[in-house]
Formats: sequence, C-alpha cells, structure tokens
Amino acid sequence: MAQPKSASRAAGTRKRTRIQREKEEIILEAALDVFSTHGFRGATIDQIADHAGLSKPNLLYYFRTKEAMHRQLLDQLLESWLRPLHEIDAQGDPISEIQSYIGRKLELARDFPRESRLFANEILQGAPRIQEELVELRDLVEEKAQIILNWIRQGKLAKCDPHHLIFSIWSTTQHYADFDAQVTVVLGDAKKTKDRFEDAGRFLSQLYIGGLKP
Amino acid sequence: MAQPKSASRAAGTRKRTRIQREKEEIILEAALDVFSTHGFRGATIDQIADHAGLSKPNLLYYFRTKEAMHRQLLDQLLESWLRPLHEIDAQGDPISEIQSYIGRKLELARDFPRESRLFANEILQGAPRIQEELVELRDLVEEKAQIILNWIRQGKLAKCDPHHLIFSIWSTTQHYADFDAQVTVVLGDAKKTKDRFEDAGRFLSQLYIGGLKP
DNA sequence: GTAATCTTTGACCAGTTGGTAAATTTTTGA
DNA sequence: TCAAAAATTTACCAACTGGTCAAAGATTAC
Repeated sequence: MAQPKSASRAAGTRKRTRIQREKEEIILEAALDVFSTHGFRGATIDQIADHAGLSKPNLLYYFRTKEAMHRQLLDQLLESWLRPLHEIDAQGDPISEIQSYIGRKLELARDFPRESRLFANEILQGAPRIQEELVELRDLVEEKAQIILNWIRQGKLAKCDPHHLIFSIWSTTQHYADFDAQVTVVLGDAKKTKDRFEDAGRFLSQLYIGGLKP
Repeated sequence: MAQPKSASRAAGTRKRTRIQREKEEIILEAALDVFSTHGFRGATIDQIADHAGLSKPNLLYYFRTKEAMHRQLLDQLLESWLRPLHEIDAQGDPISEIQSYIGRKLELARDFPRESRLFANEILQGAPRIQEELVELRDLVEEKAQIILNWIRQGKLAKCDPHHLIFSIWSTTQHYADFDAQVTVVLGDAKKTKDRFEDAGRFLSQLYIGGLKP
C-alpha cells in the first residue's frame, strides 16, 4: 500500500529511496518548465505529468498537491537567487564589486531563464505565495544598501539611491530572461544567445561605470 | 431576440448603443484588473464578471469569448505603449531626448501599472497572442536605433549598442509596475508611490547622463 | 525465495471552466 | 403608445480541473 504521507513529503526527514530522488528531480524539472511559462494558476498537473512522462496519480504520489511542487521550486530558487547579492563585499573596490554583481546576475539570467521567469510570474501576480521569503530579501537588500551608502560617504561612488541602484541592476539583467520573447523578436533570431548576453554585459558595464564613478 | 453576432463584436462596424459603450468599458476595466494579475490562463470569466458586477452570460453578450476581451485589451495597449518611443525626435538634443523618453516611460509605469503587467504577463508566457504586433514594435525600435547610432557618429552620445540601451530603459522603468509587489516590500509600505517614482526618476536620470555623455 | 515495502496505474469524483439556448425584461424609435 | 430591437437572466452542458482510492506491479531486505 502507498504511503503518501511520507513519500510525497518531498522535503521530509525520512530517508528517500533512489527512485524517489530520481523521480522528484524529473517532476521538478517538468514543473519548472510549465510553471515558468504559464504561472501557477495557468499550469495544470496534467501538463506537468505529460512533460515528466509520468501519470498524474504518480506525480501526486511524490508531491501531494500542485502547490507543493510550486513551493519547493520557489524555495530552491530563492537561495541561488540571492547569492550574487550576498557576495557583494564591503571590503572590495566599489565599482568592480558592482560590475561583478551585474556579471553574476547576467549569468543567472542566461543559464537559468526558467527560474527567472518562475520568480517573475510570482511577483507579477502579487507574490501571494512568497511574502515571507520577500522579507528575507528585504533585509539582505537593506544590509547591502548600507554598504553602498558607506562607499558613497567615502567618496568612492557617485551619490545615488542604493535601493534604486539595486532595482535597476535586477531589472536590466533579468529582462533578458523574463522578456526573452520580446528581445528575440527585436534582435532577430540570428543573434545567438551567447552574443546577446555579451553585448548586454558590455553595454551595462559602460552604463554603470559612467553613471557611478564619483 | 439578442444579436450577439453584432453586439459582441466589440470592434465592429455597426454603430454601438450607449449601453454597449458603457458596458464594454466596464467589462474591459474589470478584465484588465483580472488579466493583469492572473495572466490569460489564470483568469476566469466568472472573476471578470464579478469585478464588473455583471452576470457571466451578460459578459459573453458583449465579448463572444474570453480571448476577445484579452485581444482588445492588448490591441488598445500597444498603441499607447509605443507612443513614448515614437516621440523620440532625431532633431532634438540626444541626452535630453533620452531623458524625456525615460520620463515618459516612468509616467506610464506609474499611471498604468495594470497595462504594464498585462503586457509583461503576455511576454513572459512567450507572447503567444501578440507575435504580429511585436514585429511592428521591432520596426519602430530599428528606426529609433538608427537615430541613436547617428547621434553616436556625430559624437553627441557615448558609443554604445542602441538596442541594449532601449532594453535597459524598458526594463528599469517597467520594473516599478511589474515588480511592484517586490519594490513595495523592499522600500516599505511607508514610501508613497509618488515619492518612489520621483526617486527612481532622479536615479535613472543620473545613471543615464553619466553613462551616455560622450 | 518471500514478505514487506515502495511504486504505478486505471477508474473515479466533485467542483470549476468556457460557453450556449431560450425565455424574459428593458430600452429605443417612430 | 407600442412594436421592434437590445439587454439580461435562468438553466444548462460538455470538457477540464485538482485530487482520491484501491488494486496491481515492482523493489528491496532478509
């Protein structure tokens, strides 16, 4: 007999079997595909099951609800999402710290566009399922905003509002993942993804060096 | 007897009655609310009907399908959406042309956030319903990119990729509408919307003046 | 080998969804 | 005023939705 109580508790404490680990990974991969392009409400369990090549009841054996899949994806996402901001070093050179922050964010947008869109969908729809996590994000932003303010006070950076500086970096970098459909039409299919991100990196580098030099 | 064929053809050629004009406006207003927060697939006709204070069949008397409402919203949107870019004047002063373009885009984000989110939702989901319209957008971008390139050749603007310049302006300005839920958490509820957009305007002004001056 | 456990499936269900049909009520124009 | 047109409502439907259940099939540990 099935034991959904333990098996489907993906983040459970009981040790998971090999099959559990494999199937859960397959399911999350499929769920990421579907959630990131249709949003939570627009996605259906059947779609995810199709993508995963599993039956619907089989999916629900590993994750008790659609929301459980969504939640686990978001939880996994947020950690890696905040890491680049975390890595900003108060001891480093301000301009190059910000440059490499932009570089790391661009890499994330290039290598994990689905994750970016999953997050964008959630925020766009009012962030109903990640209010708590956003508080964590706010605290991290506050911490880094203070570092930036100190840099400004020390005359190492042009005077500016650090919050809006961070917002602008988020938006310009994530734009290439979230609005990929638009970017592709404007630049033409011919432009390869790799070139596109290199061009973007050059442009943003120049923009922020010019705009932030004291 | 009802004549859905003509009445529900919202953009029809037959002259519309007073009631038709009023109700269609009410419905589109409600549809904008719902579509912009849930996306096309996530929105239901019942929700829109509730928002509009009408019965579901009554809604479908004015718009034959859910898709018809969505399409009309997008059609109306795109014109006003492209206007700020249209207004960039090749004869004007480059830096101040770009400054006022940013200003106009920020105003749109402030005054029409739902429209911005409707558009964002559509692009995020791969722009399945507005591929044709995006081609129009591409041509306009190409035209303005040429103007910017000329400015650069004349030494009036720092050398940069005009496409990515436009992308960065789109993303930084629309961010305040599309990611409002996140911005509000980070800045705190206390910060009034008006102040927020003024701060953003100041920051972006500085960033682009510094980054684009030749 | 075999019993206990884990995995998968097919049949099913109640609620929701987009949309329809016909009858009724309201508005309009002569 | 009154009939034609327009607007609204009630009742309805088939397809889809998230999710359940019990039974059958596959693995595992001894």
